[in-house]
Formats: sequence, C-alpha cells, structure tokens
Amino acid sequence: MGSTPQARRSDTRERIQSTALELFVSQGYEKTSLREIAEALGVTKAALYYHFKTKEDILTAISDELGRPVDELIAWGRAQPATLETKRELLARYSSALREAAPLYSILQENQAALRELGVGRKLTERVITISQLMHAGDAPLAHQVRLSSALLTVHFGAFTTARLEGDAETKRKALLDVGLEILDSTRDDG
Amino acid sequence: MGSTPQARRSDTRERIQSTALELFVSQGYEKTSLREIAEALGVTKAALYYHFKTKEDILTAISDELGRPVDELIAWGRAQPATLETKRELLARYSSALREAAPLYSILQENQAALRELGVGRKLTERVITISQLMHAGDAPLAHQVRLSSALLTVHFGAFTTARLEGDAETKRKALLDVGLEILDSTRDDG
Amino acid sequence: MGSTPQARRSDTRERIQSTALELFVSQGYEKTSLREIAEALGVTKAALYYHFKTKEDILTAISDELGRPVDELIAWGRAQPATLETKRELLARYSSALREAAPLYSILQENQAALRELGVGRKLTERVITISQLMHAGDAPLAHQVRLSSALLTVHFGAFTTARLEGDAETKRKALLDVGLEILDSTRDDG
Amino acid sequence: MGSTPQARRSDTRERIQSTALELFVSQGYEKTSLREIAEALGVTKAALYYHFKTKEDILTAISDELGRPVDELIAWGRAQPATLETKRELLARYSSALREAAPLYSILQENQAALRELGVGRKLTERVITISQLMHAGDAPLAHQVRLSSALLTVHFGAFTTARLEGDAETKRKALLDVGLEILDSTRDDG
DNA sequence: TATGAATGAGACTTCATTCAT
DNA sequence: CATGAATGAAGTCTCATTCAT
Repeated sequence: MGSTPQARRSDTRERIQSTALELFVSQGYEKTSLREIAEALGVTKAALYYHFKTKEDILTAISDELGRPVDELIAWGRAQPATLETKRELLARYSSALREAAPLYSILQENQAALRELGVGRKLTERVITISQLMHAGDAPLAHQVRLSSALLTVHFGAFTTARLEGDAETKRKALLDVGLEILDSTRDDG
Repeated sequence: MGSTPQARRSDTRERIQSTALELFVSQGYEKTSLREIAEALGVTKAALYYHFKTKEDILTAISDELGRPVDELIAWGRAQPATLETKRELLARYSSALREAAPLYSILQENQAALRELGVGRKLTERVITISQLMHAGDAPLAHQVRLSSALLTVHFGAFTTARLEGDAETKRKALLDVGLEILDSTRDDG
Repeated sequence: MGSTPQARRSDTRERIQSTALELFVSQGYEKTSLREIAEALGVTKAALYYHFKTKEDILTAISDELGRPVDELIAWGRAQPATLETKRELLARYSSALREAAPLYSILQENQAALRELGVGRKLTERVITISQLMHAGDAPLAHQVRLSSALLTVHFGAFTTARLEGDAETKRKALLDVGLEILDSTRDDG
Repeated sequence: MGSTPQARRSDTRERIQSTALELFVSQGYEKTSLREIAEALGVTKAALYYHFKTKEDILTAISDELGRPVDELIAWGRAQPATLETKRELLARYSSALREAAPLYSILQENQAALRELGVGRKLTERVITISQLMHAGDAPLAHQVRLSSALLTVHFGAFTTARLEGDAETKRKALLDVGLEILDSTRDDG
C-alpha cells in the first residue's frame, strides 16, 4: 500500500501559486480576479480558499518563495563591512538573484499603487529598500550617493527594460552588471 | 464687489484634473474611485461626467497637459542626427522635462498593470519608449546599447528613487544628470 | 424690412419634434436619450426643456399631430350606426389614416412596455382600443368577433409586417384592405 | 423528516427565470431591474449573477425554454414541401405552439426597441421571420402573399389582442385558427 | 431663446469572501 | 479536499431634470 510514496500533500497549492504568478505578471494583481485563477486551474473559487486564507496570501506565498534569494542576500549583506568591495559583490549577487526574483519585482513595479496598502506589498518594497540601503551605507557626499543609486538602478531596472534589446538574457544581464560595476568604481575618483 | 474677479465660467474642470492627479499619485489610478474624487471636490459623481466622458478621460487630460514637454522633446529629437552630442542633449532635456512630467510617469510606473489596457496607458508608454529609441538610435554593439540604457535609467528612475536621499530636488536632479552624461561619454571608449 | 414675413415663431419646436420622431422610431423611446436628440439637433439638452416640459411631452406633441386622422376617424365612427357597412367604411378609413399615423403606432408597438406607465402611452393605446371597439360594436357570437378582429389585425399589423414584401407601399396597403374587407364580408354567412 | 424531499441542490435558477418572466411580461424587459427581480425572490442582486452572467442571459434562458416548440415547428416546416396543405398544417401547429410561447412573444412585441440590439432579441425576431418565410414560400402574386400574411397575423396577433374578448382562451384560439385557415383557403380562388 | 453646470436616482456588473455540505 | 450558493460593498456610468444667467 501507499503506492504514492509519501503523499505529496496536494500539489494544488503549488499549482495555484504558479498560475497566479503567471496571471499577476501578465495582467496585474488587482486586475486578476480569483475567479480567473480558479477558472484557469479548473477549480472553484472556494477551492482557493481552502489553500489560502485570502488573495493577498497567495501573493505572499509567491513572494516568500521567489524572494528567498534576495532575503539571503540581505542577510549576507548585513554581515559585511560597508566597503566598496562589499558593494561590488552586493551588486553582482543582486544581479544574480534577480534571475529568479524578476517576476516578483515585475509585479511589485507594475502594481505598486495596488500593493501599497497590503502587507505583502510593504514586505516587497522593504526588500528593495534594504538592498538600496546596504548599497548606500556609509557614503556621505551626494555625488557618491547618486552614483550608487545609478549602479543599482542600472542592474535592477535594466533587467526589465532591456527586454526590447537584442541578445540573450544572460548576456544582457552581465553587460548591465559590468556597467553597474563601472559606475560603482567611478566613486573612487570623486571626493 | 466680488473678490472673484470676472466670474470665471467655472473652473471645475481644472479642479477635477488637479484633484484627480493628486489622488492618482497618492493612491493609484484604479484605487481612486470617482466617488473619492467627487467627494474631495464637494461635487457629485455626475458632475465629473459632465466635464469628462469617462474616468480614463480625466487621466488623458492630465497626460496631455503634463506630457507636453516630453512630446516637444520627442519632436525635437526626431529632427536631430543620431550623434553622441544629440544624445547628451536629449538626456539633459529629458531630465529637465521630467520636472514637470514626473507625477505623470509616477502614475504610469505604479499602475502599469492597470493602465495596460487603456488608450492613455499605451500613449504614456509610447512616449517613454520613443525617448528610449531616440537614445538608442544607430548604436549597434550590445555594450553600447546597455550603457545608453543605463544613462536613461539613471535619469528617469533616479527622479523617483532618490526621493529618499537628502538634498533638494534640483541638486539631485543635476547630480543624476551628471552621472548619466558620464555613462554616455564612456561609450566612446569601447568599440 | 422684416424680410422674414411674420416671424415663424421659432421652428425649433418642430425640428425637435421631427428629430425626436425619427429617433423614437429607429431606436425606441426609452433608448433615445434627450442628449441624443439635442446632439442630433446641435442644441443643448436645456434647449429641449425650453420647448417641452418633459421628455414625455415631446412624444405627446408628436402623438397629437400624427394621431389626428385617427381621432377624426373615431369621432366619425361614434356617430355612425353599428352596421356592417359602417365597419367596411371604418376599415377603409383606418387603413387610409394609417398612412400618416404609422410611425406613431410603430413607436407604440415597439415600446409598449416603456409607454405603459405614461399618459401619452395610455392615450395612444386608447385610440387603438377605441377603433377596435367600434369595429366590434354590437356583434355577439365569438365567431363574428374573431373575424372582426382578424380584419382589423390584417389592416393594422399588415401595415408594418408587409415591409419585407415586394411592391410599393400603396399597392400593398390596398391589397391588405381588400383582404380585410373580404374577412369582414364573410361575417354575413355565419350565424 | 423534511417535507422538502431530497434537498434539490437549489432551484434558485429556475425561480429566477420564472420570476423574471413574470416581471418582463408585466413591466417590460428594460423597466424591470435586477434589483426588482432579486427583491421579488428575496435574494441579492449578486445571487442573480451567480446563476446568470448578464441580465440578457436570463431572457436568453427563458427564450430557449419557451421558444422550443417554435424551434421544433421550424425544423418540421423546413422539411416539408411548400404546398397549401403544408401551410395549413404550419398555421395549425403555430397556433398550438403559441400556447406555450405566447409570453415570450409578448415580451418581444412590447419591447422590440429595447431588444433590437440584443442577441436574444435578434434570435427571437429571427424565429418569427422564419415562420413567416415558411408561410410565404413559393407564392408569387401579391394578392396571395398578402393573404398568407393576413392568416399568420390573425393567428399570431390574435393570440394577444383577443384577451379583451369574452370566452375561454382555448376556444378563442381555435376560432382564430379557423379564420386563419379560411383566409389561407381563399388563396385558391385568385390567380 | 438658449446655455453651462450640476444633481439625485438608479442601472448593470464585479469582486473578495463565507459557509454548510 | 473541494463545491455550490450566496452576500455586501463598491465601481463606473447614464439619465431626466433643474436653475441661474
């Protein structure tokens, strides 16, 4: 007996998550209704409520999963000294983490207004802000700060806006990172 | 008598526009209901419909007004040769245009998903894309392209994300522009 | 001077009436809004209210004008004895009156539900019923009654439903009247 | 216990249909709001939307149910030769079908303008036109055509307008059919 | 003779959520 | 593990009508 090894505890929850992710990305969080998610899955709305307490909960679960690399990066960052070398590494690791987390941040970006009031929205925003703070840590002169911002902006938003450029995603990612690092290095000259 | 000079034939239309702008920026387009706008103005919902045909129309009017500097910039850009000097100028002018258009693009950014289906959303997006195309015109190698993107990203998104940094807005704008121009200039070295 | 002879007292009222008639016929009474009528005329809604007290009033004016032939027929009918010959004449005159009144009855037919509550609706319905009563007057056996109904139905509804048939309107009208008269004559045989 | 036998999984859908039918007949389609239907049933408007996608959908469901006899008649008619005998039979069967379909056609007639734009309206109209075409099939001279129209008009509209006459419904229906058949037969003489 | 501005009522519809089964 | 049924709140929009100018 027990031909299904140790009963995978229902994959429905995961299917909900991934369907919701797809729809949130393509249509937006608010514009995606639970009815749509349920229909896309071939279940009833009530079924969603068996697996998640609220609509927000679905996004929270997605956020917890896709945001992990960024969380780990934050943990790592907090333990480092605020040197330029740390920041170079931070930028590189963030660029890398975005590979997985991009859909999540796409949702955040495109639905900021809608998520503003939601716990999950605040959490998502916090992560971005924290990365930004780690990047800015210690550096005082505005000229510096702005360069640090620029480097992060390049890596972060570049991930979304360079979709229209030719070339494969990984190549573009590296190119963006290179530019970001250069900007970072240029902070050495001033002040 | 009558401190209201020569009885303007009702400035309600403009008041709707500016109230709506405020609310769209602070709460988002979708999250702002016509009821709220009407209440904030002390009129009825129906009054809004006397002045604007639909909710989208209100945003369109705002977009036409605040987006004018960018439209003019586009017109200018199209008439220029695709030289580095043009791009430097383009970046500078765009930075400048953003002073007025920033709220508009803030709305676009934070409500992208919600505006995707709307005519006005497409128009807004188009403007951004066009600026981006003018910036990328003619330059082939990916390394170049990415730098051009980075420069624009810095100026565009910097306008929103540096709100958290100390310093007055105009100073920060100039600092961002300087970084952007530097990135642009660095395209000379490669290739 | 006074090239406009004795000032035609504003033809706007009449223009409203005829535009409204057109729209009521083509779209229905309820489906035609005052905004549409006003726009079609190039005036404002408020202008309509200068000439007519309510929307219903516009239809009432139309009804008074186009319904006159039927009113006259009713007056005539009431003064006649309830003989078969009277009914033949009644049918012929009604057929003739419909030439002018048809649009009016088209409105009544197609918007019966909407007009049920309205004074003008009741008045319109009354006219039809009265004609019908004049037609049925005096005749007792059901077989008779039904024939009389059939004759009237033929003339009345035929005016609308034979639009799809080939042939010019007047020819069809006469043909319908002939059939109606035949049916009427057939009442002689039974009983 | 439980006088409600085996707990029907909710008959609400049917109750909505029959309540709506009643109201559509007595007040008209447009004049009947979903609020009214809901209140009459003691449910909320949203409940209606659980069972039907739109207001029109409710009428469509009603139309599908009550219109079935006419649909069957059309199917039958299409398979017959265009002889006088067929037309006699068609008229008889149509008269019979109207017993069930009358409320439906009452709605169509009294709300024609309102239903013109609706899919269900077009479907309803089509049915009537098709019956009429089957009736007219093959017969050329206008005198014939008009007689055929008259016969159908008598049976169709007679069903509604003879409500005011004394006598029970079934008797009147037969009487109308008889007259209709006579008119049909009279087509033999001319030409 | 007409307009500009505004209103109050009400329409259809959609949504996230709940709960008994 | 999931469904069927229902709700309450809210949203966008349209309409006939009014009134000061």
